[in-house]
Amino acid sequence: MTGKFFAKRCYKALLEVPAGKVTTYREIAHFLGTRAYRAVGNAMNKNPCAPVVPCHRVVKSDGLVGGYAGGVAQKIKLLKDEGIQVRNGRVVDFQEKLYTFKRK
DNA sequence: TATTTGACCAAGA
DNA sequence: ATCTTGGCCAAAT
Repeated sequence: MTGKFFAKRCYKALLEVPAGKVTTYREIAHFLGTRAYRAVGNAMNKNPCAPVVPCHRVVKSDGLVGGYAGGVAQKIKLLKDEGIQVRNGRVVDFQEKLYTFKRK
């Protein structure tokens, strides 16, 4: 119970990502002011957010889709539904689809 | 409390 | 370009 504030911040940031765009674990961590890229993915894996937060819009910094608790195929399918193509486990036009956070 | 794990990243060979 | 190595942080065991 204690803790998890970190994960909560992740979800909050994730909600800022518009549909049709993707972000990276690294961007989220950087936005939070930390380097816990792994902890971010770890929190998602436990998946306390399920369909509440669009976890499927998070990919690796290299544009690789990465993983997904519900199965990578599912993740790709959701992305495709938002207009994002994935080829061989990699996001097409990754740099263009990438969304970077900015502080308000 | 200590150790291991992981939906990661960057640099080196 | 690929493969290996080390580091990084929070959560789980």
